[in-house]
Amino acid sequence: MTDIFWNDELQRWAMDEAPTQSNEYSSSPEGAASTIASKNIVSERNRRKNLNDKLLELRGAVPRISKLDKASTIKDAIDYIQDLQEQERNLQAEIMELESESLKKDPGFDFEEELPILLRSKKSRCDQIYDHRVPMSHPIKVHEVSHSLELD
Amino acid sequence: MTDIFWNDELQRWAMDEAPTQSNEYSSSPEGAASTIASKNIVSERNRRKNLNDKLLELRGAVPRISKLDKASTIKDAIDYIQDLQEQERNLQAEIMELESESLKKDPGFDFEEELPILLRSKKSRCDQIYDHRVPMSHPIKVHEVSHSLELD
DNA sequence: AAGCACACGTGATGC
DNA sequence: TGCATCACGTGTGCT
Repeated sequence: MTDIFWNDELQRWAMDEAPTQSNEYSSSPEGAASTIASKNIVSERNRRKNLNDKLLELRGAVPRISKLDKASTIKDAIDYIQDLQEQERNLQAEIMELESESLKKDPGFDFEEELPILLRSKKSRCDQIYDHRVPMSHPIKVHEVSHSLELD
Repeated sequence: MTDIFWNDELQRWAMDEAPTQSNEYSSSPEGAASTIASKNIVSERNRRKNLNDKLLELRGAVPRISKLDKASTIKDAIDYIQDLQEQERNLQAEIMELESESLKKDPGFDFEEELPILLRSKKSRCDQIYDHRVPMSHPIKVHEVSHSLELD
């Protein structure tokens, strides 16, 4: 029962792995149809594989994982991003505070020359690439979006 | 041509929306089969919808978007997370620097009392929830993972 | 046993 | 035109 299925599957695998190249559009119209169908199948497989790998990568970038399914992976990533953004705001506020504090005690203090060049330049570079001082009220919860993108 | 397809689709919609409830397992075995099939279909739809919404939310949390397809969405999220992590490391290093600088000039300075309580406590809370001082060498590229999770 | 999460092939659509 | 992306229904496995 499952044998024919298995044979079919293995045949597809072999066909996919080795393009054989003998006869594209093997002279019969049905052959053409099945050929384009096969191409579609392979493309889809690659697309799915790529998506899965990306998701695994994303999971690798997020330290705290709740569950192992796709939805949770994305959810955890969202929460993590939000926490990182909040953390960054806090750290920046803290830096402002420290700088002003230091300035109060020692007016005319130049911070740009104080810190190691590497740190400063790196930070500046990031800020230029994109300015992620996120807007205070962050529109994370998107209830209705322009329905241009829908996912599988 | 597409008319029959549309009729079929609308029929399914109606069937899904209104369970009709008249006869579960409508006495015929084929009816039972089609019923469980329908349940499967609806579950799948909900699952897909949920996943798409999550992905849109993720896109909403990421400021810089390259393209509008699923793979790019995830990719952008990964890059963004890594940038945020690097940024956080830099900011923290900067704070350390500033604190030690301030300490040099004024030994016995208590930072815990200096900053507004709100900022300090918030930051501490985040650090408790999870300690994301990421390990210096970060294992983003996962080549071989326990193959328990694969995505659609 | 019943529900959930998944991978797959397929047809449609857009560039 | 072909190629890429998508949503869908279906079968399978795990719990």
